[in-house]
Amino acid sequence: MGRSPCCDENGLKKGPWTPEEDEKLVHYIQKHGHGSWRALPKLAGLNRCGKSCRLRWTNYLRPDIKRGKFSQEEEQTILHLHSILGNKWSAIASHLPGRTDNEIKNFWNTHLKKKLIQMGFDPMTHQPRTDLVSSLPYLLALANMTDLMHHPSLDEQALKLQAEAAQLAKLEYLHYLLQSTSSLTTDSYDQSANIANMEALNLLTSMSNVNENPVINCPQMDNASFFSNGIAGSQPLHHPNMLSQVSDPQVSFSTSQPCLNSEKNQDTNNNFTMVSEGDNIGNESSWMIPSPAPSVHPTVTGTSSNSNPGDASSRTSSYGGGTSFYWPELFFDDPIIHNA
DNA sequence: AAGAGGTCCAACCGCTCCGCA
DNA sequence: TTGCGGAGCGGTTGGACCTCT
Repeated sequence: MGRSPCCDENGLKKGPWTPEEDEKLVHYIQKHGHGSWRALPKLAGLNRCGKSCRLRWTNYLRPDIKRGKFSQEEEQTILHLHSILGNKWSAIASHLPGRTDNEIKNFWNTHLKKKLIQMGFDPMTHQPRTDLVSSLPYLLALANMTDLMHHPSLDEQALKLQAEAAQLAKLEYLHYLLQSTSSLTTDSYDQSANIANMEALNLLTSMSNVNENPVINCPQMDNASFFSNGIAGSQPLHHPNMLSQVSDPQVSFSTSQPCLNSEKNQDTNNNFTMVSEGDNIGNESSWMIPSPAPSVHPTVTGTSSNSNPGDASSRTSSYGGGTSFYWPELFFDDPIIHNA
């Protein structure tokens, strides 16, 4: 594009706005409306380009702008909308009254993006990260936390959290292994896929042996349902390649342990319902099931309800055909999806 | 107390989109 | 249909402020 920037003209001021400039701009717009942004600066007596005036107004001076920290609810909305819309900041902002696209973008870049990365999720796809080169150190650090579990000075709660973090790391690695084999065609399915599958199975075995995972150890989830079509909330673990190519008699899943935090039900229409009963659902430290939130999920159908939006302990969701996903922060009615 | 490094956010830049002639 | 200009969007920057050592 050969067009010269609008602010290149000599003499036009750039940089931070002074209170006097703000006052002039607000006064003019309140009296006349902004009309043509290009013409506005001259009419308002400002030595700025129209673009600069528009930005100042829309991002800072507009009377309906909500300032201050983002609420938990707003944060969830942003995460949710970003998983659907991506970096469409203006579209996201249109669903958050009083917030500007610039503000949301900044909040994303400084807080939410880092938060997702720290939790092992790709901030762009909202799925567990598979670029192990970059995430492996983090995963190993998490996994190594289990070494600390024998330290007598750490309290029980901390140990529990660490165990969950280690388990999360293992599950993420498992997801990576399964994804790596799923990309292979039938023709190219070879020894490397088998190796990955065996590694995945070893990982599964180790996880089931230590009875750490409330999902794997859930009594409602026997082998048949675990590997059946439409396992709600555990899609990364359901993998046709692995299951068809390898049947390891060593792999078994305990059914003797109580299902600590979740229940999985299936109705006659093959719809699944996940009832979360843990106190910590919605708290980032409780992500016991690292299943991916879909980057785009237009095929999601069914209903979702939240009897008490502020109370994470009563969230219920139901989707059809086993295409459901489990994304604890984001289990609420989605007008965007349904209206799309 | 001071300096280094990190964080936050307003503002800028370059590009695309869209309406109009 | 095409070219132009205005408006808007998303990425990036720079400086003020904060935190840590």
